[in-house]
This record gives sequence, structure tokens and C-alpha cells, in this order.
Amino acid sequence: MDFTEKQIQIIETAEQLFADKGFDGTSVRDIADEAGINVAMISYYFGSKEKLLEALFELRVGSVKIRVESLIKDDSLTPIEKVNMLIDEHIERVMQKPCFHKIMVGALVTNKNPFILKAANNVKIRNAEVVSELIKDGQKKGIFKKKIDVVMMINTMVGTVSQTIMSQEYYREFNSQQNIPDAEFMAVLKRRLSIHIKILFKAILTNEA
Amino acid sequence: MDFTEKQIQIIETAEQLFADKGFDGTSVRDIADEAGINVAMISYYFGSKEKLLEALFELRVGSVKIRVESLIKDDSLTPIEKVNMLIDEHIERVMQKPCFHKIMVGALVTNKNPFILKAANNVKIRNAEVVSELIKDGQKKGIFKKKIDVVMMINTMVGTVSQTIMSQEYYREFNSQQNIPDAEFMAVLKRRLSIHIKILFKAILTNEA
DNA sequence: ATTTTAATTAAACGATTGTTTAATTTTGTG
DNA sequence: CACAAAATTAAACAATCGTTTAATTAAAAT
Repeated sequence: MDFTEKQIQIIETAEQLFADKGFDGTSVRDIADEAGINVAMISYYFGSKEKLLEALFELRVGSVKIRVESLIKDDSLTPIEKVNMLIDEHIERVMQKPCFHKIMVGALVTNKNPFILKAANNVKIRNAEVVSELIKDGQKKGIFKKKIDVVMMINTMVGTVSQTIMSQEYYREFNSQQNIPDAEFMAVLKRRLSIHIKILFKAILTNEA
Repeated sequence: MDFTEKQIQIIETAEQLFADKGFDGTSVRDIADEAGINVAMISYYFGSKEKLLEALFELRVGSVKIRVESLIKDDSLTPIEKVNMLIDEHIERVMQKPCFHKIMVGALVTNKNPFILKAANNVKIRNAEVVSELIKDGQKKGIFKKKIDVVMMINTMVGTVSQTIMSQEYYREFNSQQNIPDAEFMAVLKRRLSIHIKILFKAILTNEA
């Protein structure tokens, strides 16, 4: 499905509001007011509020580049380098669309919508498969350990990023960086997240210190 | 604040429903029906739906034992042992009250209620302080590294547990353990989580492999 | 037993919810 | 321009929301 400019504008307005106040906490009139359109337009374009949420997921997870898959076959990179790229890609993706990320978490907490559950699961399954292959390759080359809990590993990556984004204000306060500008702080956060998770993964995957 | 048996019954009914359908997705009539009481009783006992949520947080985070703090001073344990106990305590706490955990995550995604934001932050600050002290002790003894990002470390613990609990069905499927009973699977999950995070923390904290 | 307090109820409150309708305006096409 | 299709509007829809009211029952106190 491809959306018109107007539809995308509505979807992105809804995205902001859903992230701010939750799906059930946002009324269609909130969205209409914020987007500067009539309430009826939401039903007109998407059918229902629920379908609008699904459209958001279609727009966001549908556009996830599978740049990763080609990356696996690249023999000029070591398995560790590939894993590191995967980590950075994930951090980048979440920090690029923090609102959608919040909605995703919120939607998974109360997993009532099967469409969204499936969409989120598909992303996860694809991730796990890519990582699995990558790990098998590293194991074959004798670089990685034999016993690795792939899902736990992914949970750590996803969970750490998620937790860091959601409690970033707290992180800011604790490290007393309230004075520096937003964009700069986000850059700091991104760099630290990257370093941190790479250390973790290296410890899980390899035998060296 | 201490609650009567009836109040606790209502709170715990609400807890289940909030976890299932979200705060905004649950109506006071849903709660009243499920608890077998009249709708008016919720306003009568708690004042409002919002206050009921706050009462839930009071009940749950108010009862968090600060058993940990005394643990720090115990000289019969090594710093690593103490950290490991902290990890297990956190896993235990989350898995003991999975519904409340879900509500907490959901409430933090849309942090509109300042009371809850404060409650959650207090828990986190206390945790961070305890961990900080613990790490300083380990550093003094020359067991831990010099540069450690405490907040990142906690984010990994909290995030990994959170992510694992929330996507446990997926974990079950991926490791093809659909046949084993619920309780047994939870025990497996708990053990794996414990081992996994302990490995991560050891890698962050110490210099050995 | 009588009075006071607390607990519980059904009903109603106005506000807001998501969605639909029917009329109107805008746009595109021949 | 004329006509058809699409877009947009205000208004109304029934349903549900959280909360309050006033009446009634149960429990406690005198």
C-alpha cells in the first residue's frame, strides 16, 4: 500500500499524538484538530481509528530497508564488524523514529491488535534469522563461541536501546548534562549506546576479554 | 497509606485489566464488573480512576523491600556476588508481578501522570545509587574496571528483563518450547535471564574473560 | 433498641467517544 | 463550460466514558 501526501500527513500527526498520549488516550478529534482537517476525513481515508494505526505500521515497518541481508554475504567484513553494523543500524532506526518506537512498545504491552502483533513479530523474526546466520558464520570461522542464546542477545540489544530512549531524561540528569542542547545530547547517547552494546556482544560472542 | 482487603481486591482486579487492555483502554465499569462491585464504589473508595492507578503504584512500589541496602555492607560477599544477587532480585521482582510491570512500562511510555513518573523515577534512582556504591566498592578493591557507565548498565538489566518478559511468547516459539507447561517455561526463562545478565555484567565490570 | 456511620445500589449526569450522513465545495475530465 | 468524481464540511448518531446523586441496606456505636 502506498499513501498520498495528505494521508502521510495525517498518519504522522497521529504518530506524534499516539506517542504522546497513547492510542486509547488520543481521540480522532485530537488528530483532526492537530492535522487541521475534519474529523470525518479519518474515516474517509482510513476507515477507522484502528485502521489508521495499522496504516502507520504499514508506513513504518514497510519501509524498513533490508540492507542488512546483503551485508551478510560481504566477505570483506569480519563477523564482528557485521554484528557491530547491525547494532548501529538498530540504534539508528530507533533514534530516527522515536515516536513510532514508543507506539510500538505501547502496542506490544497491550497486544490486542493482531495485525500489529504480527508486524512487530515479523520484524523480530527477520532480525533473529539474520543474526542467527551471522553467528553461525562466525562459529564456522572459529571466532564465536559454540553456545549462544540468540534471542537473549537480541533482547539485550532491543531492550537496552528501548530502555535508554524511554528514560533518557533520567540519564541526562544522572550524568548532569541538562545544559547541553538536545541534538548534541542525542549524539552522545547514540555513541555511548553503540559502544556499550558492542562491548556486551563481544563478551557474549567471543572468548577474549 | 494502607488499604483494606476490599480496596486491595479492587486494586488487583484493576491491575489485571490495566495490564491487559491499558489504562485508557479499561473502563471503570470493566473493573467494577470484574471485581463484582458497583461502579460507584471506585469513586467512593479511591476518588477517581486516576487515583486508583496511583493507589496501585502505592501498593506495589511502597512494598518494595530495601533488603538490598543492608546487603552492601555484608563483607562476607564479594562485589561480584553482590551484583549477581541484585540481578536475581530484579528478575524475581519483575516476574513476581508481571502485570504491574506491564502497567509500569505502559505508564512510562506516555508519562502524563507526574505521580507515577516520580514513583518510577524514585525506584530507579534508589537502584542506581545502590549499584553505584557497590561498584565503587569493587573498584576500590581493584576488582572492577575504572570507567563504568552505571546508568547504561542498569538500562541493560532492566531493558533485557523487560524485553524478555514482553516477548516471551516469541522466545518460546523460537526455542520450540510450546509443549512444556507455563510454570516450567517461566523457570527456564528466569534461569536463562539470570545467567545471561550475569555474563554481561561480568564483562562490563571486570577485566577477565 | 435506637441512633449514627459506613457501605452499596440503581439511576442519571453531562461530556466525549468513534463513526456516519447528507449537503457542499473542490478538482479533474471530456 | 458542463459534468462526474473526489474531497471536505457541519451536524447528528448512538454508545460509552468517568463521576455524582439520592435512596437504601448493613454495620457499628450508644
